[in-house]
Amino acid sequence: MTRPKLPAPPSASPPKAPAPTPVQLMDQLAQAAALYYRNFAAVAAERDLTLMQGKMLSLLRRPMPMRALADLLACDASNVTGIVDRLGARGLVRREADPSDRRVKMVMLTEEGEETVRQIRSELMSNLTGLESLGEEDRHAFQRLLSQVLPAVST
Amino acid sequence: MTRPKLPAPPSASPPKAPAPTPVQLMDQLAQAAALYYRNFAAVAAERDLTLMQGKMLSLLRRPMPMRALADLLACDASNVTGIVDRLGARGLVRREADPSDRRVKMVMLTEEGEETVRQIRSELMSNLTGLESLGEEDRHAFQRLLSQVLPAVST
DNA sequence: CTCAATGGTTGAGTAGGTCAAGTATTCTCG
DNA sequence: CGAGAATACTTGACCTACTCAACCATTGAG
Repeated sequence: MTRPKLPAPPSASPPKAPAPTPVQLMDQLAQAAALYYRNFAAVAAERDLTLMQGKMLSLLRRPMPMRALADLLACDASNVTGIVDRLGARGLVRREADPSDRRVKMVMLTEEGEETVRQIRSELMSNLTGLESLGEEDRHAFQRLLSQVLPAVST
Repeated sequence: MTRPKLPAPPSASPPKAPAPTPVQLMDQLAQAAALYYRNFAAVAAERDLTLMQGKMLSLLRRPMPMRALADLLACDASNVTGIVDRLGARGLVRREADPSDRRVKMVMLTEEGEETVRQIRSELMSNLTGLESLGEEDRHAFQRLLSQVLPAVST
């Protein structure tokens, strides 16, 4: 932790270790993303759900056409058919015809599905203790940095 | 952007929008992770590689036993066999016996594999323009926040 | 030297993924 | 209106990824 004798950086009030390069940050981002999904998959697995099944449940905050799910999951529509089938067979979601366009099938959570999503989200949150420990300043900064580096898509 | 009449937050020099809640941050994190992998998968797909194949190539900075790959990818060893088989069939990696322990097979990139990894990494980087745009301060902050929220595993 | 532990592969079974083809419905426009 | 394009979804074929149990080869411990 001793102060290195580097040429003073342009900004920075308290001199710190050299700033990570963008490439290093990319690698850290890769690790963070991997870690996030590993955690998510583990939480889903406790309920005998795969990663994709968990993801889909989490997306279903409101009823949604199959097509919309395919777009959100960035996969083929035929893929969604299978996943919804399996979730449906377990009573976590159901399909309902859209009266205004009979081509469309709306997918929605059942009661049990809602409950499962609640459980998953709360367990996810409880595994991300690092998030709780951030102060207001840090939460602001994190939000800003994330949306600057990985501009979120509208949900 | 007008100043809201909230009770002044404890810290903060310039008053801003209300800080995101930990739960909101979790959702944003989910989106960021999804976006990162969507990008990664797209870059890999351009070279006819799956996400996992791309990941594995990227991990092979140095020769590594199958076992180590399984640990890094957090999957079953038998899984690695298949992936390495397919990458091997395309000439991107090869297996070599470890002389010091003949049970072990070291997996390593071929020349073509090295080149592919270089290409993937550089294209990934060029898609993450947001990273390049961060100043020293922000890079520091991002690194700190990421490792606080998602403590990285040693590579 | 025997036996347990370790590294890797194989085979069976499921899920996720794409693509092409097919059905049903809606939209467009002459 | 009515024919044809476009859209939503499903199905079937085919591959990758993933897990589990069983298996072989080698190593390590007693």
